[in-house]
Amino acid sequence: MTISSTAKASLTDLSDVPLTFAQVGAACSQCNLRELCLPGGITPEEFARLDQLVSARRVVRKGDALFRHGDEFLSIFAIRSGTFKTRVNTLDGRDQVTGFQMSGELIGLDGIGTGSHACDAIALEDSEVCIIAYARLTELAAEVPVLQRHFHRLMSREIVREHGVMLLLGSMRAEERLAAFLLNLLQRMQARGYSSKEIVLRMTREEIGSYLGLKLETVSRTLSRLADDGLISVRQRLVCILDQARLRAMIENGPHSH
Amino acid sequence: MTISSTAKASLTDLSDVPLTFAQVGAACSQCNLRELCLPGGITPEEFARLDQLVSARRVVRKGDALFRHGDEFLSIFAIRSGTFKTRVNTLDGRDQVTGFQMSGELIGLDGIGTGSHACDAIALEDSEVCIIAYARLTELAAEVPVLQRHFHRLMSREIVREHGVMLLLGSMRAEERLAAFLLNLLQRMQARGYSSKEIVLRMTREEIGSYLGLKLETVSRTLSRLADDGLISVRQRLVCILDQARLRAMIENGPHSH
DNA sequence: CGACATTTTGAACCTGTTCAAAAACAGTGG
DNA sequence: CCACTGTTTTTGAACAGGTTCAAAATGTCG
Repeated sequence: MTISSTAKASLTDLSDVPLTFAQVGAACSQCNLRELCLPGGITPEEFARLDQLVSARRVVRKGDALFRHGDEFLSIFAIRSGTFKTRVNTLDGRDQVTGFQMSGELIGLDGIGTGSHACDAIALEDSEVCIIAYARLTELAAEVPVLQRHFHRLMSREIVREHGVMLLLGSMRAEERLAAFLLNLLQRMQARGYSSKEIVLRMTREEIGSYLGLKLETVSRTLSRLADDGLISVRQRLVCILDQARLRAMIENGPHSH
Repeated sequence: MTISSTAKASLTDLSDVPLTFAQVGAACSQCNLRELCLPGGITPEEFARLDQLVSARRVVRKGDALFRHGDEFLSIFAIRSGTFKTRVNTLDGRDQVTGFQMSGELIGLDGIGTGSHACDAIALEDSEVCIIAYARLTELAAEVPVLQRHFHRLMSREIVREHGVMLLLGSMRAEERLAAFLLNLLQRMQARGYSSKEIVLRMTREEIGSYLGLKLETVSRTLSRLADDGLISVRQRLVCILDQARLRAMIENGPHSH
């Protein structure tokens, strides 16, 4: 369904063949997502070098994997358009969504540790990513200190983000988890210029549930309850944040106050 | 109680005054934990430069903080002896233990992202850490590629470790969480040469519970049940792994099979 | 030894799960 | 454009695992 028009326009058929940098023609310095991917306050000279970071692009169709658990790690990916989920899965049927990533965010950092990816990255809608060869990244980082710092910061933030998820999974009740989830999505949408209070969920209730440590029925029921209480409105994948303050209070006032 | 004799011996009173490298006298190249902290397969020349990494050491007494949420980030710490917990906490009383760290492991990576620490690191017993100034680390990493790679690997592994915790918190039952927790501790003890099946828990039931997303009573009850079933024996903080295979099966055979 | 913290255990309770069925929706092909 | 099939979502009712509150037992440290 909802097809990212950028992705659709840039190529029609050859989903799996990465486009080279030359073919694509556009550089990071032109990208309107650059303040999300690249360090701030860099000189024009540094800018020119950083343009060499992205070697190619790749389109990933809805439902397809950008990479899978066990795949050799060669590159990190910056999302140009679309949405992904990452998930870990075990031999037995267990799996856990570890995050949802949107444009301007990086995927693939998990692979550095062992040289092969530790999770799956699946496109939730037709998407396009910039391919950043890790070998190239390390070369450039050694020469451009600001890039090195920036990359460290990104990894560190991912660690801190996961701390937040652990807090959520370890200490919040279903209502609070959903509130935190929705507020987080809203904040990230707003950081991308979508200032409205509307969120279009790109993932199913089951995927939300996996991420939040809840069953899909609980997600559905809890959303309904939040809607009954006038905090949000829900019509299928479209969620409106009606009372942001009260949603926030819900997670800031702690486990009490039901 | 149980005092790490190394820590006790190396100084007696000046807990908070870091010892400089010169005072300490011992370098990474002499440290028996080096294969845990440093990259493998490095040349003697590289070795010499990496010895400059640790600028000083510091003793942290049981219960004291190595750093706290909000503290300025300047250094990463390598644990030389002892055990720490890291925890995030919110304005309301919520807190969540995000990990337990033992000798040879790094703490403080969370601070790189924002320049100030995002969690507390508390010593669970008298401990000693090596102080690695981040500024120095970045300098050296830019010059010594193998160090840069190694550092990236460490951060990436931390991300992957947290994925595992998310899986645990999001999809496992109490018994499985405890089994996974104990097996993880055992494996890390064994990697440090403690080949016995005995584990001395350095943390309280409440801290275990916080880490595993359970109440302390549930931790206690679940340990008792595992003991009744003959999988482990529990005497206070001393846990013996009696049937490692069955413990492992418990988490590998998935949510079925109660 | 005595004060305090930690751990164990019990019983009632509650939140979220499970199983089940209906409703809403999306994509396909006539 | 509409009927048809399969997927996603909602809602209900019974159930279960973990929590809560409480008290006793065990350990720890000065």
